[in-house]
Order: sequence, then C-alpha cells, then structure tokens
Amino acid sequence: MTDDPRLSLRLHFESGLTFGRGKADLLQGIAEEGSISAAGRRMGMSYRRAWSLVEEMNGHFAAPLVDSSRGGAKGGGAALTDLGRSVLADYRALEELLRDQGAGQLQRLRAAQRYVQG
Amino acid sequence: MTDDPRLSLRLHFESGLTFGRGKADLLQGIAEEGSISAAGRRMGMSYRRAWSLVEEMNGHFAAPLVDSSRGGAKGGGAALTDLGRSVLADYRALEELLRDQGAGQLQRLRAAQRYVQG
DNA sequence: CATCGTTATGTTTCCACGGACATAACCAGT
DNA sequence: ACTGGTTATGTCCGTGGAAACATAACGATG
Repeated sequence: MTDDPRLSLRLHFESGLTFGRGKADLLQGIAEEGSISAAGRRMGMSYRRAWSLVEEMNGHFAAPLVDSSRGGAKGGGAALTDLGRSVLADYRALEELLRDQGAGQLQRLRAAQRYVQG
Repeated sequence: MTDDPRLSLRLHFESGLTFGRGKADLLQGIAEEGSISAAGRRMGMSYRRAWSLVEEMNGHFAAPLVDSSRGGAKGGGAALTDLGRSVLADYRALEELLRDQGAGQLQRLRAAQRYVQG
C-alpha cells in the first residue's frame, strides 16, 4: 500500500485492462486479509465493487490472480495465486521506480501546479 | 509522441489534475503544429475537446502551458510556454524511465494477459 | 471591408460507470 | 438442522464526462 496519495500511476494495456492503485491495493488487501469482502471494507469499497474488480482482473489474465472459495466455518475466503503475487509485485516495483528515479520530474510537476481550496 | 500503444501511464495529482498520454500528445501536437485545432485534428479529436483539455491544463498550473492568439492571416495559433515544454519533457522522461528501467516488469505483465479478438 | 482559419464558448444529448440495494448459493462448525 | 460470514450475481438509478452540434469573436491580409 503506497502511502503517498500524490503519486499514482495507471497502466493501460492493449488487452483493454487498466491497472492502477485501486486494483493493486485491492490485491494487496486480499493477500493480507484473506478475503475479498474484508479487503473491500478496508478500502471503504462495497463488496459488489471489489468482486467486480477481481472478476475483471481474473478475466484479463491467462490465469486467475485471485483464488476464492465459499462456505465453511469462516464463510469462505480468497487468496492471491502465484500470478497474482507476481502481478502485484511488478506493479509495486514500477511504482517504486517512478517514485525513486522519477523524483526530480515529479517534484517539478507538482511544484508547478496550483493547489486551491485543497 | 510515444509510438508504443501498450505502455501508457497516467499520473494523478493532489491538485485534481490527471495527466496522461492524451494531454501529453496534445501538448506535443500543439508544439509541432502551432495550433490547437491542428493538433486536435491530428489526434482525431474535436476542437472542442482539445480546447477543453488545454483549458483544464492551464487552469491547474500556476502559469499557462499553452499560449494562444486569435485572428490574423492564419486565423490565429497556439504554442507551448516554457512551462508547457517543461511539463511535457518531464512527462516524457517519466514515460521513458518506465519503458527502459521497467521493461522487465512490463514485459512480464503484458505476457501474462489474455489477448482475445484483438 | 470581405475573407478565412482559428480561438473561444454555450447547449444538449448520450452513455458508461459507480453506488446502492437485493438475493441466492455455499459449507465447516456447532 | 441451523448459523454465520463469505462468495457470487442481478437490477436499478443517478451522475459525471465525453461527444455532437452551434455560434460568436478575432484580426492580418488582400
């Protein structure tokens, strides 16, 4: 979970998938909470929305990123697949790359902007 | 103008501005064509839309990125200010950073996706 | 002073997207 | 059996943003 609310990159792929902070944080939440609904709650997101995003992601990859099961003592749960962890890690790496190596440019871009009533 | 349609990053700033390939290409088009409408045409974008984007960008920065004039023999025209050129250059640099330094991650992310009927 | 391509702006329509709400299915424990 | 928390899915509606269309202002040039 990136704490800096200023920097946020969204990647557009030719498959039609757009992947940004929202989906990345959701994946990370699922990994940490073991549940789609818990991850959604943590982000102030409805379960409907969280599940939709998971479905979208799973559909855009050759294999699911999230593996889920229902029923049981705890009602069910979800976890990241190897591919899911890989995708999340790659996105985080790109984020970090941008934050670190691109600090100069980002700093200049931010400084040039107006920040009214914010 | 980045030719690779696969990579495209969009930055979200706390000022509320979102800046991605569209605005960057538009700026570059204005720089090269000397006109908002010509830049818009080149991108298959209506003048209305192009101008709206310019207005949005100008409004989000402390100083305009695009300097325009109307009337005259050629009807008018537009050009990038120093700040405009600086912003464009910074965005391009970040794009390049991602493309070069992040090639591994991007490659992996792309390869893992499904590309149906595309 | 008419022309012409451009900047500048208003208005309306359309539609995808998200949010809200509802419901069913599932199943290890007890 | 019943419970409870979760996954899974359907439907409706409001809203923001983009597209489409329309029009005015501008001014060097001829």
